Amino acid sequence: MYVTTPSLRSEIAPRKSRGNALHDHITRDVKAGAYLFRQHDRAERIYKITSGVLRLTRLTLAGRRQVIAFGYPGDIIGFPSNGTHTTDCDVLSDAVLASYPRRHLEGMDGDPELHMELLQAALREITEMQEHFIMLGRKTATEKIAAFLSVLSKRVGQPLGLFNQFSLPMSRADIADFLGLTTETVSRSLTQLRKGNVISIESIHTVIVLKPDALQALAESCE
Amino acid sequence: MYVTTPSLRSEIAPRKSRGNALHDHITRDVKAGAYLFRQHDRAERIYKITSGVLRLTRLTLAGRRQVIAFGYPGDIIGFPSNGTHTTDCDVLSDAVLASYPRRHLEGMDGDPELHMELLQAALREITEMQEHFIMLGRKTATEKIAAFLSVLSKRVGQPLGLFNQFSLPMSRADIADFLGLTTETVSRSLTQLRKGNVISIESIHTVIVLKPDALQALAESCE
DNA sequence: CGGGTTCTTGACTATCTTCAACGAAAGTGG
DNA sequence: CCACTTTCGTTGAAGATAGTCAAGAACCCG
Repeated sequence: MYVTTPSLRSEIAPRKSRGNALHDHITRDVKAGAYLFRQHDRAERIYKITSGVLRLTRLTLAGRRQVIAFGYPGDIIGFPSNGTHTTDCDVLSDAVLASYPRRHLEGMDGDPELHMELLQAALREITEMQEHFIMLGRKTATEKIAAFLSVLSKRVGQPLGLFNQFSLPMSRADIADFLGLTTETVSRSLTQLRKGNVISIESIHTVIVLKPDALQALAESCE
Repeated sequence: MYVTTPSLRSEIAPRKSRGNALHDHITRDVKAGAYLFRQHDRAERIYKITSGVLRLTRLTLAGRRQVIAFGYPGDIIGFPSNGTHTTDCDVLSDAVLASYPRRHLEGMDGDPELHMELLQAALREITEMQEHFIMLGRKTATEKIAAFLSVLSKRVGQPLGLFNQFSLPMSRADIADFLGLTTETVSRSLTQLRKGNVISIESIHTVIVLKPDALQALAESCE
């Protein structure tokens, strides 16, 4: 997941696949903390997230860690470059994944339908990354945080009375490394939103959106 | 072009295409200032840049402009999302382009070889965007500028005695909108590099790298 | 319960942005 | 071709924002 306005997401509901290669997948349960793959690993498979949250990171030459994206249900991750993975990927909260052999994306010998689906996912990925650039481009810390929370709220939030609740399985440091901030600034921005009664922090990893419009307005003020 | 360490770029030298669909292209000359396509346009074709420099931008809801990328020779641009272009694209310096119908990327009825080439270009695009995230993630203004110049120097620089020279066809505002800075900060950072004798600014749109190692060191200090 | 990690908050500093002015370059029309 | 106008780039000063350093609080895990 990039911080984007939710875009048209191709429907990847389970299909009544009758003998087609959408059956050529392996379902996998992974526990929090496990690594799915690492940067420079040979990319054997592409993953579609059924449930759970994953984290895609890259280590920089200077040893800094950049969080590239968070993987949420519906996301397809693990697009290879020159046959290898370009990020580390580990599990933030227990996940269920479907995986497909890479040749369905890159080869012509796989299932055409699956090939097209993976290709479209790759193209959508490009669009979403572009939108994330806009986010990183220029925004105050609080605007970035507001945009981040707003997207999460829309994408994975659950109604809670009149409000909307969702969990934040990643650490403050993860959010910081994702948005180009420091943990302190993330913390301060959350506090600011909380003191403005825009959100409530139920527990460290659970947020309730009290004023979705205000959150959205903050998110868009520079978007 | 994103600000990335130059990666393995698939060879797209002109081929002795004998009747294959690499011939199914249109070569086009475009003048500086012309628009190749605009956001939300129906994406009919994918473009491969032969020469010249293009600019890919997006307008945000708040009216701000984000420069998504600069297109340099060898780059493939115009990847569609849901059949439409996701950015504006205009020409910074007169360019020659080859263009291919979209179906070669997205359809199964086009030329398989071209299909694979465009697909690989899309996957490479994802990797390069990830590397650009690292750039935007956390770096001082001067580090961003140093990284930007360093990549350009390696990619399009021409030897000039012991040094390396290249043109900077985009405005300071373009660089600012690309790196998430203001024009003033871009200007100040360039001045700083110039006063440190790392670069020389031959004319406003021409840079000479005097100390490539120092430039690289600055670029990597947070990368 | 205890120890280590994560999160929050405070004080201070560095950096970038903003506002403003000026100079240089480029485009326009006579 | 030159004068005029406009845009673009540089520089300065002041203010705002985020980073750094440090300490304490909350949380998690065994």
